[in-house]
Amino acid sequence: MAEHPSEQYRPPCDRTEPRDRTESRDWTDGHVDRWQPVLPGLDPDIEGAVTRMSRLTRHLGRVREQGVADYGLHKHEFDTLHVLAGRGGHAAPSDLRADLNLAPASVTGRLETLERRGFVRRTPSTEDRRKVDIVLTEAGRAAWREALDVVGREERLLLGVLSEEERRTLADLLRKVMLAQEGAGGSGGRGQAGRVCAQS
Amino acid sequence: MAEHPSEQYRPPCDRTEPRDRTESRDWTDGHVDRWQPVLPGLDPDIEGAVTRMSRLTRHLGRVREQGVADYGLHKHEFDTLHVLAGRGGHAAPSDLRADLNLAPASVTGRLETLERRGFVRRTPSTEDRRKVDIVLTEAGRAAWREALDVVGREERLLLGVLSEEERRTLADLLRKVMLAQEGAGGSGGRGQAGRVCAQS
DNA sequence: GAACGTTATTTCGGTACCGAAATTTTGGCA
DNA sequence: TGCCAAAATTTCGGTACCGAAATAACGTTC
Repeated sequence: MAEHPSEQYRPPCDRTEPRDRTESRDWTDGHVDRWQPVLPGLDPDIEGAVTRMSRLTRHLGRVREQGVADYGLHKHEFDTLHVLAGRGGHAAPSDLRADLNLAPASVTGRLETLERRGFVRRTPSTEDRRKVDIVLTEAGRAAWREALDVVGREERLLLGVLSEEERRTLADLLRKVMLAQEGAGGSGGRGQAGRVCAQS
Repeated sequence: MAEHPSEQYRPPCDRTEPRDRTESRDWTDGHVDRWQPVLPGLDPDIEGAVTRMSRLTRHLGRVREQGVADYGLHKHEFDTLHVLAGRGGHAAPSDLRADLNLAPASVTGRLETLERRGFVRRTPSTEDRRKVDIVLTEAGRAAWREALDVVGREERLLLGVLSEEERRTLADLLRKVMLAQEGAGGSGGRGQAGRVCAQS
């Protein structure tokens, strides 16, 4: 479960034991407590970890949306430019489809608006006439570069509360989980290929 | 940055050093490597942690969508029922708005279809005639209950590769991060209240 | 007790996305 | 050469969502 979407509800919280040393409790602790009576089988650490990752990801998404707005971009526009920049400034729509994990139709839509705004150019490929070359224009690269700092800043700010070693531990634990997920050709999700989702 | 959306692209990976003991490398390691030359300032652990959380959350969202489909539900329908169930089976639309972090208009839309399917009932509140009482019907509760197991299973499966202690460490580290985020009335994101986002 | 700011919900207009089908081009393979 | 499955992209129809404005009811203040 993991609360999925949610952000600010703060319900009655009738706890009893202190749970964890001197550390204080975050929203998720309360969340887990509330569900405990309804679903007794719940492991607080699993549920807690999943919930926090979800909320954190959500938070960062929001920050990106907001921070990037100051430069006249939307989150998805920025994401698209970002991927394009990461590929050296040019790619095929199918590359973007894969990197952004979108339906092909959505890529067309994104490119439509980006091209209108002059951030990318679309030229038919010479070598394979089915393909299209997407190139990042100077304006596009500039917009990306400007917005980039804002986006990275929050990540550093957020993870900065951990020590260097703690960050490393966190990254390592998560890698372990990911390796299992990537290895198991998708225990629950039909391979790991690109269907579904959005919402960034 | 953190790769945001993405899932399956596996690009040329010209690495050099082995990075991490005997552990093998996941998708994210490659991702970080690819970005290193473009953005030299990048901290691999920060970027790695953020990216992995994003991908993991995404994966679980997909699993939920897929698993829950076997019971004739969509992810957002399940999420809505889930929140409703967590509140004992009845709530006001504004409660759902808060828990699900949606725009008010979206709640109306969700309730529309859920009511059509007979999973919730909408009755005008007696005490405050502005309000509406949303109640989970028996059919709704049944659908939720059935889908619930599938959803929890993948979380246990995924996090199960960690030892009990590792899970605890993970949850604790994440709590530390969340506490900072929750405390700092939203360093980058205008309070922590409900604007924006979607995409699960 | 009438005017007014506030709260709860819905309606409206518009965007992004998805799945499926269509279109064009390619690369075998007989 | 001629046919055909596969690949790259776009078009089409439909859904979920959002922001802003509308509607309705509350509560408070003068």
